[in-house]
Amino acid sequence: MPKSRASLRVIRPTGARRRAAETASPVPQAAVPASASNTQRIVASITAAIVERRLMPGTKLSEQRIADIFKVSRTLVRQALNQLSRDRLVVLEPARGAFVATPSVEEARQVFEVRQILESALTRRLCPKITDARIVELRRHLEAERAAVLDTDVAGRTRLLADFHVVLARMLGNHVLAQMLSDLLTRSSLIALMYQSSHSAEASLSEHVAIVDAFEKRDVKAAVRLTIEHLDHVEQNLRLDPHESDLSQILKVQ
Amino acid sequence: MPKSRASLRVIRPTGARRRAAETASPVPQAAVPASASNTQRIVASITAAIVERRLMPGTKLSEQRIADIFKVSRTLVRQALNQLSRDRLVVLEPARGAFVATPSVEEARQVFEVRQILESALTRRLCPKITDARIVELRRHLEAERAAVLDTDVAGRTRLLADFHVVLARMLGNHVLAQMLSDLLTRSSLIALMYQSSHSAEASLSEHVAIVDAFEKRDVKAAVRLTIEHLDHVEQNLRLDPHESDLSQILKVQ
DNA sequence: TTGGCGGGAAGTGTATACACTATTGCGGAC
DNA sequence: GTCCGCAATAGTGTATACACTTCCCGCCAA
Repeated sequence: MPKSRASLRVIRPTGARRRAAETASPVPQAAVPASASNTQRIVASITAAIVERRLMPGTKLSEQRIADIFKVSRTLVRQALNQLSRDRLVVLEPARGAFVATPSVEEARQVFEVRQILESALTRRLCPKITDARIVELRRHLEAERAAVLDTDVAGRTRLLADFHVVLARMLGNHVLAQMLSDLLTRSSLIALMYQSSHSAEASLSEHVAIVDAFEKRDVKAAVRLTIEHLDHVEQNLRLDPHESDLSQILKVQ
Repeated sequence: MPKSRASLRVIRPTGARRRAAETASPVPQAAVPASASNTQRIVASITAAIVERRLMPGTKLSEQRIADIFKVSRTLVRQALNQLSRDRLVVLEPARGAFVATPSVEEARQVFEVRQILESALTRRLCPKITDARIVELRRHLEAERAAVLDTDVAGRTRLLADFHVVLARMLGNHVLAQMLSDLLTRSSLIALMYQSSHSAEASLSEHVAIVDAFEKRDVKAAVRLTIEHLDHVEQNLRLDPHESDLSQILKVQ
């Protein structure tokens, strides 16, 4: 039986196993530790592609196609997709395949609610005990953000603006919290990608600066307030109110 | 060399594919939705086994043995173990295998810190807007807890005491928060299993009752205070201070 | 023209085969 | 007696084979 799939299949000599890091990753991207396992590299690549808007929500992720791209078997791709589905970046529909997630407005709100809970608590706990060295580190991060904003380096900018929050989480020394927040920020990126109306990177940057200023003065109250306001602003820049689902608008237009 | 594994291996006819729900699950346990996928059933079984102390921390989870037990291939077992490792119930050591996690004291503290952050915020938000019907539902849950405590049904008791917190999270209507808290509670069970010195189920139950009482009076301040205290008590019942690692003590004894 | 009904292609779900790694036990050298 | 290497083996890592489901397209009948 002639399968068109045959054209996709690349026959490799059986002995041609290759170890991680032997070949360059198929897309240029930031921060993929070369030591990671094969599966992790795929997860990182797809995650980056989603966050950097190269993969749009709803896109079907065919196992065989991804396997061909990364030159691995479907086994590893499935592992990666499973992980991504636990991160809520991908939804798996049984016997139908994997799709880039399309978080609902409700889910978006919930993610931001949890972020506010976690990040305000984080600020409240971190501010009193932050060291000067850490302040310097934060200032350096802000410089990198500024450079990316000026360069209009969209992908890097998005990542750095999100990383600011993760850096704070790591400074508290609570890995569990840092990991959770990191997951939420990735989801936030996907949400922003779907609902963002008018994101001003400059505004986020200046709010980050204000938060660090408050940290430097060890002004807990101000730091917490600024954190909460910052997240409110980010959420308000999303079009979460008008349409419950894009569908109504889309149908109206057509 | 004759290996014990030979006796474990069950040779099956190649065509003997079987679908989910054909065979009863190998151990009796609560709340495994029969509709779940094969992989999910394995995850649920192992999770239950860990939480209910049938699998001790550090136990090696051999893929083939589990596959034989569930009468599936290693493929599905690997998927399950991968999921469990993301839940931090299992650690995967490359080329060595999967082991029931042995959370460190540090990790235990961090889990409880995050729980306090999430649960105090949860109480603060839920208390003002809880309905009478919900209070009734909570009372019913407390009754179930009481029954389990009186019955000395250890497995059910553990599960119900943890479920109380999940029920609260679900009442807030924030699925993201509920899911996170649910994960943390599973981890807490494993932590309790490792470090618990003198758990008094009665004490936890009466604290739950006190929290619901505060909810009924819509006394936000008291509810939050009681929530924080409750978590403090649970954490204090763990032996998190004296020994960094059990190893030193174990070796001293011998 | 439309709606239902095959049939086949495309793609997922699971099992199995094979490659490779880590471990363990034994034998020999020091 | 202890330590080192080495070979056997149990067990993980990845690829592939095959079963099964879904989807799409064309055909036929109303």
